[in-house]
Amino acid sequence: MKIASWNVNSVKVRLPHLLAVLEEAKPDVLCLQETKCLPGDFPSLELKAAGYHCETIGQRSYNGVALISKTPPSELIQGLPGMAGDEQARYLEAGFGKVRVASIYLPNGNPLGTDKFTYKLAWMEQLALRARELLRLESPFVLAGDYNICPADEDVYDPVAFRDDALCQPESRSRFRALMYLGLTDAYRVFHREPHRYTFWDYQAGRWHRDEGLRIDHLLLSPHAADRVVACDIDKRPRAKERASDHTPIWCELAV
DNA sequence: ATGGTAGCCTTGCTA
Repeated sequence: MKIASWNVNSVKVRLPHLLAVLEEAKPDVLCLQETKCLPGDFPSLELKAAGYHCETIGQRSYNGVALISKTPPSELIQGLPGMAGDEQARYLEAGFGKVRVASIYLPNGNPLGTDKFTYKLAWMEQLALRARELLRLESPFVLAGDYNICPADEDVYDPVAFRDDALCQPESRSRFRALMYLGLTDAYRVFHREPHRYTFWDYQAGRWHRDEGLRIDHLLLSPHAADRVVACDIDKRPRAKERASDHTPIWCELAV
């Protein structure tokens, strides 16, 4: 079972690239973030023609997440449990066979010292609570998405330049570690130990061409999922295209 | 060198 995650930065603009990724990578489940699209405007018909089912929550201009899958999901959860009154579309979770998958668009949190950063930390606390609930089921799950967290300095092209960025703050990183310490596994680091491997390159200042990026998109595996992971990698090809998203897909293969 | 680029329905905000 192949599970992938991709922040598309507008699903409407990225539809041709999205269809190409489905055709070439053939994921069983693809988690999307920053769809920037109301559910009624989501290109479900085009994806259905490509053989995929869609679940999505979204809003105009900002946020929005989706689960694109070969088979329809079960037990869909819309919105992060515990974040009552949160109007931002950032969490979608469902079951696909024996594996539960969440598409996560964690708040960016910039700039520091504002309610945006407080919101990010509060959101991470609730995500950890949700992970604890899921762990009690003792079955495989994958928390996939744009975490807006560089776990370590080796995940940043210029750690000094990002010292005051919400993606690299000690408070952000400690909450990410708290999530990991529940027993989750960073799928990418099971197979790749080398530093400076990225999933995001800013549109500005030629960051892509200089390979100056950030590793902020992660696939976190439950223990039962980690037992079955046989491969994980970042697919840089979509980022190299014309009119690309600033993120590129990350995927893993579970032997289930 | 406090800009630069991309997307949205906005003339600024978010990333």
